[in-house]
Amino acid sequence: MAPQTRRTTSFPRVIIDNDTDSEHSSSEEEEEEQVEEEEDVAVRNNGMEPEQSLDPKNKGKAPICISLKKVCKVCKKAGHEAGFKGATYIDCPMKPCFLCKMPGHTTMSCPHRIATEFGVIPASHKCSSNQLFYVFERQLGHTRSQVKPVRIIPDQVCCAVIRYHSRRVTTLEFHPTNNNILLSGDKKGQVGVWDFGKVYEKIVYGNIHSCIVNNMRFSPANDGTVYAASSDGTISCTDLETGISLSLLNLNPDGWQGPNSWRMLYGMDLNKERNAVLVADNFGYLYSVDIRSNTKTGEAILIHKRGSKVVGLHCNPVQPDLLLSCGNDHYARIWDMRRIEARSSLYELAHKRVVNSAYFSPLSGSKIVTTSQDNRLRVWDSIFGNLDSPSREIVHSHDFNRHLTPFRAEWDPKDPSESLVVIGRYISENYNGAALHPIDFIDISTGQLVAEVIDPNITTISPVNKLHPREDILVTGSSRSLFVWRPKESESVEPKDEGKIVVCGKDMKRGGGHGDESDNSDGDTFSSKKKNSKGKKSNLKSYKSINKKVKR
DNA sequence: AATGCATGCGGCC
DNA sequence: TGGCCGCCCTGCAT
Repeated sequence: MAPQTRRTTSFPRVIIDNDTDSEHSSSEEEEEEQVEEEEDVAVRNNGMEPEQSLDPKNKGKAPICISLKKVCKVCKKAGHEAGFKGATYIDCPMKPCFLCKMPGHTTMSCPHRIATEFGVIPASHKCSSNQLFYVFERQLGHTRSQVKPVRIIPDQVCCAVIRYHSRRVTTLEFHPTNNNILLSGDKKGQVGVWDFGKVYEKIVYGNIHSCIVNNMRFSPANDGTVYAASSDGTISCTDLETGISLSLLNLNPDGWQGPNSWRMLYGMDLNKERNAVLVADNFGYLYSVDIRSNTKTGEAILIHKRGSKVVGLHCNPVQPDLLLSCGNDHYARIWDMRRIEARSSLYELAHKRVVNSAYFSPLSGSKIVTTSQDNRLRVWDSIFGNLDSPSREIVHSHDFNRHLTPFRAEWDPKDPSESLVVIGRYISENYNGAALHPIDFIDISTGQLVAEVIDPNITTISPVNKLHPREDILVTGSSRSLFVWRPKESESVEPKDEGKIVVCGKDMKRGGGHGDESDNSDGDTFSSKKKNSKGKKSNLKSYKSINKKVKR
């Protein structure tokens, strides 16, 4: 097509702004070659002839000028570039630091990245000595150890289910008594039950929820029963053996009436003493359901800003009537369930942005760690101390884009000193040429990064992580796959199943129970002990190397 | 390989 | 207050 033809069309005039070392334009042929060669061609407006902008079909837009400058993808300005150079991401210097959000530097030179104690901001004042504190210390202080144990970090993938779910994993939960059973929920509403000790033993229930499973908890009375809260607005109660499920609460009995009325359930926890399931919705309300009668108790209570999502609920492990909530209104709040009503919170813990999670410490229940979208973990060393400001803020990359499950820092339930948390990292790091997203173990008493765990085969971001309540095991939900990590020397996998990777087919709707090695019904299965069949090519690349890695 | 899409949240008007 | 626009490291399907 001749250039003249293009200029007579109604499209904005296209001008090639050749910004090579020489200021002069080259011939049109050369320009076209350069257009093909250039990777980054920016389109920007510049002031042009008035008759162009008067053209009604241009709708007042100035003609488009195609610049051949190397242009920043982030701020669209010339002179620098942002984006991946190999496996290293170069920040745009015009934007605040992607890690700590402060202007004046980039992630690479961020003081929080360089600091030995990875990004700790000390509290402006520390005052943790009121009367309650001393009473607490005398009564409960012994439940946590002041001596930090030797950290055993599960840092080797020992088995995995690739593409187990049909959508990304959103929540994980360990079985309360059976050490090898892992529950997983996904964005589509499916609930998976996986015996990772036997690797092939897996079931996916697809009819419990119709969209995101946000939280799951085992029944304290019966460990074959699990409760789940979902964005479909229901709490389910499922028998894991049969998959038979009943709905304890349905906030959308009239079905879909548009996005303004559709209620979704996010935060959920159990209050054992009250035999209650507590859930909170996307409009700021808390609900309580009695699990003996399966009926709602009382009215919904507004616990966060009206219309804002409550994403997390946690009952204190020592005093279950103490409830911790967090939400999109930038607050975490502590409540007393014995006298809870709107605006009656005991404390409000302010954050700069959305709070993804807030948890009491697992043993003494006296510490709090929160994860906020401002890329900071906040630590309160004692709920009996001064809660006006956190004891520590730890800068850590976990602000997510809209398509990821929110990151949550989770305690190590086995750590007697209550100082170790695990959380996935959003920002990628260059590991010998591969851009990987590690899973971080952080000592919240110092802010120190204790370990960063990676596997070259996990190239996706891993926002969902959980540490085993009794064993040195980490499980990770990364995209649609699940990974089990153990410490390097651990031999606790059944020998015949060691290092097995199960790959589920993408068309899997419901897991077949006992996938032995010849069972291909819901996807190919592979292990390090047998040769790979010539299965699906796209999967092959990733699990081949996993197999190589786990073969020891 | 390139493209499109799903759809949360902050900021701006 | 509400609607609309835009988004820096997605993941997956086509």
